[in-house]
Amino acid sequence: MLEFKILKKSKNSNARLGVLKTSHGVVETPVLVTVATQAVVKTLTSEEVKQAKSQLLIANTFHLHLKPGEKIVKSFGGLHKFMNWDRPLMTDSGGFQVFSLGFGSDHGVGKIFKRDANIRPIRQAQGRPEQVEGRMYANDTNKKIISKGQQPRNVKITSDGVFFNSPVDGRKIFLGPKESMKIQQALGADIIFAFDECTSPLADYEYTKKSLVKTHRWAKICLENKPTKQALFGITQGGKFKDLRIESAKFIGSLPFDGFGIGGEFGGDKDTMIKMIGWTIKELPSDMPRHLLGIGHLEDIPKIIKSGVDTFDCIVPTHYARHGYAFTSEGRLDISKAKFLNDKKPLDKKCGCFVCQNYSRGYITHLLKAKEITPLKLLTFHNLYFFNSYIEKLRNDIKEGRL
RNA sequence: GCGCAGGUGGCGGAGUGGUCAAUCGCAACAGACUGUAAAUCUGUCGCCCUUGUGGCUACGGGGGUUCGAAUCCCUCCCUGCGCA
Repeated sequence: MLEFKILKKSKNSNARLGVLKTSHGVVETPVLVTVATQAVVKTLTSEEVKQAKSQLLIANTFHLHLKPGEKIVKSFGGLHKFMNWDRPLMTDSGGFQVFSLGFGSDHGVGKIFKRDANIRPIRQAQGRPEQVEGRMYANDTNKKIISKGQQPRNVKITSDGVFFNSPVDGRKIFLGPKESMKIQQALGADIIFAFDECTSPLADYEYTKKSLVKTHRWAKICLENKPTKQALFGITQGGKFKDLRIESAKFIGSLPFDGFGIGGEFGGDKDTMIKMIGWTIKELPSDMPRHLLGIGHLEDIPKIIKSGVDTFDCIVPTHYARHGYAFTSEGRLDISKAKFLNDKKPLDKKCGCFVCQNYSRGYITHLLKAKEITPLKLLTFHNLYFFNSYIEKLRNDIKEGRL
């Protein structure tokens, strides 16, 4: 089961230092939850993930349901044993995939709404290039607003859940709150999430409001079907609308969840995002853990911690690693650039990770240009270690009254 | 030495008498990616500028035919293959 203890509350901000106790050990918070969608931190072994100082991972219900299927995972004794990870583990509910395979895919938008986003063609859910029917700028909100009753092209959202075709074999799949609970029970993570609908930045007020009713109803169904041995976090939504954010936080916060996730889109700029998180957190029970879903660029981290977030997951350290980026004390470096070929220095001379102790930028650049797979591992390890060390320092800052 | 094939932008490779600065790919360069596809997407990519339905320069070298040539002819140089 789950126990959350707040060790210290900051006097300078809403930041808090805490400890999350699970049957697989203790997590010091605030913490970045390392993303292991398909029961793996891409390119790393579970041993390496530990060495990179990750305390807690999050895998995904949607992905694991499709491949290999929760029955297989359960037959191995659950996710922990399946992936040889004996530390705490979360699973996401699959709700986000409704958005990312649906409207997110249709309109080429993420949950952060970039004004200067590149033009992106409309693509099909499975990621295969499709005939481009039209192009849009992500800031063409006037042309592409999602209003009440509208459906994404590849996903059917009903009041009970979501129908979609499996990106794996095309078969029709239904996922709703009950199904999500059942799958997450079989997967066996310590902390699981309620099944929600993550609304698009392009959703209008009416759509978002209606969606919220659905998410709230689903939250109750999740609680009714809650697995006994796992902690369940509810998820608040509300889009960019303050009254809906508050309404959602009040409602979800009043339910007997073990913790709370903050989901959805977060506006167009960082200030708005922080504001939106603030609206939500203010309404949540103060002594319960709060998880921010899917946010964590390096520059966001101090802000979200100061907002009172305890745990947050983000693909940035690992995903950017596979695109050739290293996060360092000098900033984000695109190590794939030719200028690094002659660079004998480590990725970050201030970093203590084994990559920085043993390998040069030039070598990693060479490997990237040679399209080898090892540099992706080296960068992933470094980035994780870097992020985890960074947050370790922030925890210390809270402890010593600096944050 | 003879025969055959060929020499186009950093590379590969289209184009065979007329909108040809020249499809396309790679490389390069500049970006994007926030509940993760190592997928992908967006620019730039001969030179110049007042950045535009702008100007200038190119198709191994030289010469020729033609109103017009990367495209046809001659010659030279170079590369590959085959034969001596």
